[in-house]
Amino acid sequence: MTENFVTKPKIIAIVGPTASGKTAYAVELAKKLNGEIISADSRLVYRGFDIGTAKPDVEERQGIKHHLIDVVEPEEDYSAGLYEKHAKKAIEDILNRGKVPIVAGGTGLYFRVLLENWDLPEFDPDVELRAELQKLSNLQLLDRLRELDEAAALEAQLADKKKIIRAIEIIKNTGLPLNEARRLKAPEYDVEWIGLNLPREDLYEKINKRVDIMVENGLIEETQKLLNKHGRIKNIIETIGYKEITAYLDGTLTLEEALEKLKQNTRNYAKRQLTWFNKNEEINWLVAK
RNA sequence: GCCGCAAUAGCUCAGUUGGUAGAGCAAGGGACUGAAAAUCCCUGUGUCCUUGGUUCAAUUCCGAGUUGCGGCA
Repeated sequence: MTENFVTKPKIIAIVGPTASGKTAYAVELAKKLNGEIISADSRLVYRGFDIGTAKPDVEERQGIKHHLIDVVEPEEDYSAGLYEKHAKKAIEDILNRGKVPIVAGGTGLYFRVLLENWDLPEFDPDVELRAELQKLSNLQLLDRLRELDEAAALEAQLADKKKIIRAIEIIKNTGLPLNEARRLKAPEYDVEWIGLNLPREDLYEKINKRVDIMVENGLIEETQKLLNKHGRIKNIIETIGYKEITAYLDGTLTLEEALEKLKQNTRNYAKRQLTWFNKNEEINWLVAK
């Protein structure tokens, strides 16, 4: 017997747009299969982001262990790379205890990296370089990228500052042009994919209602509390929910305008999430209740 | 009741000196390899309110009607 014959660990993945019912579904499945849940959500990792992110509370978790929720403070920058490491460790622990890992969430990039085949370049985010490049104009950045990686510069969108900076960061840290740095790897797990979705109109209605409920549950107070505690940091003002409520608290928007904007941003986000999941042909789509 | 003004894309509006029209927002589609709830790209046929008239040709000019908004009674 060699390791070549060892079968890959079985894992269940539950994906879908925000408000499609993933949380409840995952908990039910975990109860049935003796499983534990690993969140795949770039916002649930932050402590204090509760109401605005629809983070499952104790009652909703129903005694099922949830991993990768509340792992860092909002000041800390989390990332896909950290997620991959943390999630793999959690999966290993769960398997060692003889339980079933259930990865559930809505962050497409995290699924690609953890359970599909994207192989991230291996170096820590170069925050200093990013900050330095941030000061340059898009045109200057594109010129700089052209010198380092002509192919990437040709493909880049002038307006997409973030991606241009990232391409420069990659070639400076790895010496590789973008098309070589983007590697694929063999998936490490045997994944059963389950997709939750609703007809677009129903999904949007559910999103709108959920926003109203968040406000009833204290979204505005939570936002104020986060701002008081951490200030106007990126992770707060770039998160749907806190972003719009901050504008209301500043007086830039009326409450009505802020809520309308919040609903709309959430709807747009749900659409973007679907773009990730639609590309994965292994997903078995179920109709949510 | 009379007098003005308006009526064009889901919304707010621009425009056509007469040759059937275009912006923003919304909406739809897509991209994404350690910031991803981020960031970015693509997509505009709609009885130009209705109806007569003038004209080769009317959404555009003229008349009437309808609705809305002002003003005067």
